[in-house]
Amino acid sequence: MELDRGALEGVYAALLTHHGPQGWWPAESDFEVVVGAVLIQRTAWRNAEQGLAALRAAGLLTADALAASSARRIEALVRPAGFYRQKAARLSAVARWLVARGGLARLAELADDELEAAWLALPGIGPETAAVICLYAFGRPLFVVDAYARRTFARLGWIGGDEPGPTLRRACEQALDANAATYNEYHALIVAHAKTHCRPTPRCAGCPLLRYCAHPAGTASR
DNA sequence: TACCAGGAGAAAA
DNA sequence: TTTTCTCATGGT
Repeated sequence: MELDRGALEGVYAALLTHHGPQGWWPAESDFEVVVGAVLIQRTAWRNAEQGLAALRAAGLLTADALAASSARRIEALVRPAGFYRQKAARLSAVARWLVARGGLARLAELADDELEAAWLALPGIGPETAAVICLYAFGRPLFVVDAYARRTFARLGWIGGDEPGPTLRRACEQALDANAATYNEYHALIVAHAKTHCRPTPRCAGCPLLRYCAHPAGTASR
């Protein structure tokens, strides 16, 4: 599949004008980005944030502290984020792996592909989570394709919506320059936009992306 | 009560 | 290879 460079750049500009810079990722450290990327899996940010706040209050937002903590304790703290047993196990595994690997700084020595592959090899770290970590914690140019991006592009009529994530990501990265700062802002803007516009209604009145919509008169499906 | 919200992995078809 | 199911909470 192929995406139009001009349209992608136009949507980016329109979103930036409309919503302003988002300053993502909302975290106080790179390790917190990693933890947040796991906690956000299949839940709303509000719930993930509660888990993050609990871990912070418990002093567990460092790899060393989290690796040394018991699974039970982590489970109790991240419970508001849902799937708490899975997420606690994943966070524990990630923390222990990071300690063994010498921390985030040592991982930063890896090339983009190696870094992504390293994260993907971990249990519970799939394509989206790995992309978020590589982009927001390491500043690597990986375009994040998540449910919001898929929905946004589908509503614009650019894609069907059921394309495999890697296919959609490749299309975005082929159409855009490999620029981590742009990818960072683009994903954040898509999330901001999806939360304020283009809800599942017949028409997206006032939507800044109307001119890029392939549907007649801005009518959007889904 | 039912559905939805920024996934991933295992099992089944 | 693709589809289905499971994991769980909180808000609407």
